[in-house]
Amino acid sequence: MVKPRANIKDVASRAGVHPSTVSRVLNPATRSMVSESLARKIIQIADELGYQRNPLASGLRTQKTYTVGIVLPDITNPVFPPIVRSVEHTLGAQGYTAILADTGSKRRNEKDVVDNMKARQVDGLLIAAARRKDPIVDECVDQGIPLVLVNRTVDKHNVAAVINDDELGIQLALEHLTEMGHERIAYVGGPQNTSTGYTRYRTFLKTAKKLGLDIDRDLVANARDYTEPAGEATLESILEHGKEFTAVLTANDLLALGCYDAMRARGLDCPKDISVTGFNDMPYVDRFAPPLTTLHIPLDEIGVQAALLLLERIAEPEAPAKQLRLEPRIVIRGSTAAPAKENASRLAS
Amino acid sequence: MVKPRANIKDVASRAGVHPSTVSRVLNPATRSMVSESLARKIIQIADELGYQRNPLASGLRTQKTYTVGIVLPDITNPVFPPIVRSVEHTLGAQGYTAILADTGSKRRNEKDVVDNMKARQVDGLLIAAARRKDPIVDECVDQGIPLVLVNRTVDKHNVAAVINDDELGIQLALEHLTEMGHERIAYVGGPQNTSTGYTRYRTFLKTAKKLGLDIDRDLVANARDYTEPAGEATLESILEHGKEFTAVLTANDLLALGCYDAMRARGLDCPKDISVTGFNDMPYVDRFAPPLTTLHIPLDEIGVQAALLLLERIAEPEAPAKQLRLEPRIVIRGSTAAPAKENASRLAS
DNA sequence: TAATGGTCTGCAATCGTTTGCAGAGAATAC
DNA sequence: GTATTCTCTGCAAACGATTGCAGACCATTA
Repeated sequence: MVKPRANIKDVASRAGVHPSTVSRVLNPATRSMVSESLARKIIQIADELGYQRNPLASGLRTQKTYTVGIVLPDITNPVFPPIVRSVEHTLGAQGYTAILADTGSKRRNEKDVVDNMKARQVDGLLIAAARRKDPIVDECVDQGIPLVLVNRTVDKHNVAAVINDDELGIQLALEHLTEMGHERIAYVGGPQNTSTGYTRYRTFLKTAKKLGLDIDRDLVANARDYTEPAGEATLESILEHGKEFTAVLTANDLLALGCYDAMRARGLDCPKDISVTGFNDMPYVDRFAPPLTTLHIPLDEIGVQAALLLLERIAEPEAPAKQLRLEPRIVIRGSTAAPAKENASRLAS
Repeated sequence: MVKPRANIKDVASRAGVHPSTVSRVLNPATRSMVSESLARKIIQIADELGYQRNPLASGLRTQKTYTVGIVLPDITNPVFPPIVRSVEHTLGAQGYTAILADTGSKRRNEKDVVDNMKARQVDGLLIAAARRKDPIVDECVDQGIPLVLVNRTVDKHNVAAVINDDELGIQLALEHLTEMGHERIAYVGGPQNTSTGYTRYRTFLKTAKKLGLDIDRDLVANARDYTEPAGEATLESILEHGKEFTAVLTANDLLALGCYDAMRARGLDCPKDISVTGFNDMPYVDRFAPPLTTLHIPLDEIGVQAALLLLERIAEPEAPAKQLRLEPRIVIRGSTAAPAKENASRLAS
């Protein structure tokens, strides 16, 4: 019932030394201060007693908790679990423990959550829920809290981040569609207050112009969230204009799934009537009906890199902020095909 | 750069009182000890200074950290994110913070992870990675650490848990298949060292007998893990026997997906050649090709209940351990159909 | 022999809260 | 007017570690 966890005093008295000596032995940095033989004896006694340092006490004294916070907008978005896993593993290997918070994309929660983590004296923060202008991020930067952004970044360039090359991704997707012969291409984008939503949108317009496509503004819309219902509603609103198009490029796999739904509701077939592309290649999209053509990004790798970058920043908080940009590659699956000759008729229903 | 977070002494000196008075005011339980007017003044000053209690110091003194540990076997298994989310939310509403650990189903890691959490003085533990005989769970129970098992339980009945009614689930699935006319039904089960794997397997055999099916042992096998590759390998091993069957009942959605893969590799069609059922109704299985017939379990609800149960146990660690058993319901989709007349020929390839 | 230096360990303060105990002062009872 | 009770606040000792400083001890050197 009671748990008399051994503390440093127990070890010390058992070894006939002062607690401070035990502390020095158990601390790699000060280990060399005490004689080899005594150190060995103390270590032996320590694990006989099953002694484990009390992180609370230690953290209180040293201001270092070996804890990092992970802030996610929505853990049920399948992109995040692989990232979280690899972050947790690589951090864990260095003795860090992860505190997790899912904000549900609510500003209010984000503030509370980050404040709570700061109060708990996390050594660093990993934020996957950043907005382009993000006062919470700014505050962390001001306070000098080691910080790494994942997936999304902020407009300012003063903060470390691991993101993907959104411009390249959109270019690849658009080129794929045009190479298949598509000319009238719709776009379902993400929220413009996120860096991904914004960059992908700008890049779509820019690349379309460069490829000589004429973009009908009625075929372009941005969803409120990166969710399936938002994707569905957005494509629906595009369809309502009754304009022809043979493909829709989306900024995110979940939005693409929402497009599937909107099309199904209208009896449209993918890819026969409309081709669809996604972004992220989140787990299982290769099994969908139809399997989704999308941009693959290395989720595990993102997690590992983000964790390593955070460790770097914890070690050297004043170093200039690095940004890592990983290259997506296109994965062509069943949701894209060459446009049918006469599909326009079905659309104008 | 520096962050001079206000501490209790700052508040006290600003208010002209002793820190202990401030502590009493900020602590709901002792709040009534100090006069109303002084209390109000102190509170006012506290939030002027943006004072937040230091959880490390407080936890050190009180042995209460308002932290709980969540131990998962594999966060990339889509059943878990919804559970984690609802756990995190309902715990968060009570002021608790979640520490997350993904063990990758490795015994070694589990021990380390739980030890680490104990060292961090978590107020409670939520374990989704339990095995039927689980020394780690036993140890926690012995030490009186508030504990709730999720999804899987242990053979002993002395520990709180939120699980589903596995027997009911398997019965529903098997009845569904027999009602459609299937008679030769294979079974791809889960690891027998988990309560789910074991119970589902026993129930399959028992129910099959009750329904008067004759079970060919060559059509029954248990996978090593709850993963797609394990499911694929297991169904493959069954197919190798060359025996006829028209349906395969699996113990888990991921195993079912593995079965899809094994079938695809042999050119078999689901459901035309073989019907498949899953278990869990994890997110997105309704979008697969074909959409998976499976047993729906209320993932969000599981998370909420588990969190509430854990809070109960934290409040009253000595109370008898409750087990909550939620009822699954069958969701019939495209992966099951009546058996074809002559599919036997294709199997015997 | 005394002085110097180096190596090792102990002392005590500290991190920020909480809480049992005691005492000051006011209010009530006699 | 004194005794008794209450209400409120302060004191100081924890909780379990870390670390600057000092001193003990031994060896080396002049």
